[in-house]
Amino acid sequence: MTLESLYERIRDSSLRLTKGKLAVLECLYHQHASLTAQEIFDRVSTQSDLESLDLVTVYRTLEALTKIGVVEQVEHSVKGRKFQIAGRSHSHTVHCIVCGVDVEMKECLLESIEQKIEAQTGFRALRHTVNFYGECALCISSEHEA
Amino acid sequence: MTLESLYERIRDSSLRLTKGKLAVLECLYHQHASLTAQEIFDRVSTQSDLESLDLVTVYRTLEALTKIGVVEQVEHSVKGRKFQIAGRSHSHTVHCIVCGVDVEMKECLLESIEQKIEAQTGFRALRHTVNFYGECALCISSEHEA
DNA sequence: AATTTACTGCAAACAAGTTGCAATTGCAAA
DNA sequence: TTTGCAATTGCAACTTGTTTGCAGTAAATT
Ligand SMILES: [Mn+2]
Ligand SMILES: [Mn+2]
Ligand SMILES: [Zn+2]
Ligand SMILES: [Zn+2]
Repeated sequence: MTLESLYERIRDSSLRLTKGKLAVLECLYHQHASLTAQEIFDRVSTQSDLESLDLVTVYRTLEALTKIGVVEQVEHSVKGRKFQIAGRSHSHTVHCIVCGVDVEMKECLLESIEQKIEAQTGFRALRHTVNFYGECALCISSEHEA
Repeated sequence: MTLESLYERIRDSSLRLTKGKLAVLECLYHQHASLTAQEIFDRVSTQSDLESLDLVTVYRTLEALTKIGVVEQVEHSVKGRKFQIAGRSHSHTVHCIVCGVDVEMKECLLESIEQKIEAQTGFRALRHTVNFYGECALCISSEHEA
């Protein structure tokens, strides 16, 4: 999925391709993981050549882009709402409740479950957000030392 | 898991078995699903014989009970943070993004994935929260009518 | 009963996200 | 290219959910 194809989808909607949208979109596109609105705001504010883009505008931009399906939202149990380019292949992280590290998994692993849900409930076009918690290998071993 | 056994775990901790804790705990215990702090507050306020229990106290009680592992928290993508008795067998719901209905699954289905995560990352004692979204069977069929 | 320490209510502070409004700007038709 | 309008913006104010400070109250333990 190219950045240009995302611009196209914006032009095809009633949305306008403004500097703000370009900055937010580019920021998310070049980011592999998801970001909070605040994180996007911070990056756009410093990295971009834009003098300033209000945090409110970032929220409104993300909402508009979500509405046309270019962006999607996930809930991170610690960081709250996060945003990412929609439809990309994804995986999930495991969060250590002791040291706070987030470890990324190789792949999503939930597709098979979604198939069962479709069969069991008749739901279609399923999506999901997941949070896994536990104690990471490092924290387990330092526990034994103490 | 009996209610009395939960009281015991509270007595064994540094916590005190107050009217407030009893009310919150009983409310959660007799509830099969999870509840938001506000929902717990509402139920305790009306149902219980307690004249009043401040919402702040409900939050502090839930935090304390979470800390000793009697209560656990899950993120509902629509309703926000919810609370439930920890360690009960559980399942998950699928949320229809069209009509908003929540359909309960028969079982959790994620244990097998947690085993893979343990093997892949060395994490232990995994827990999870999940949100599944899609379009429910009813909304799909009414779409065809229109 | 006296002591200790957790708990409570109330007010205030916070954080994330939303809304109203007037001024600005993208875009496309003329 | 100019014009007109709907989309967009910044700013301030607001809402909702949650947390904190503090002074008084109430469990447990002796
Ligand atoms: Mn996934
Ligand atoms: Mn589960
Ligand atoms: Zn760790
Ligand atoms: Zn539905």
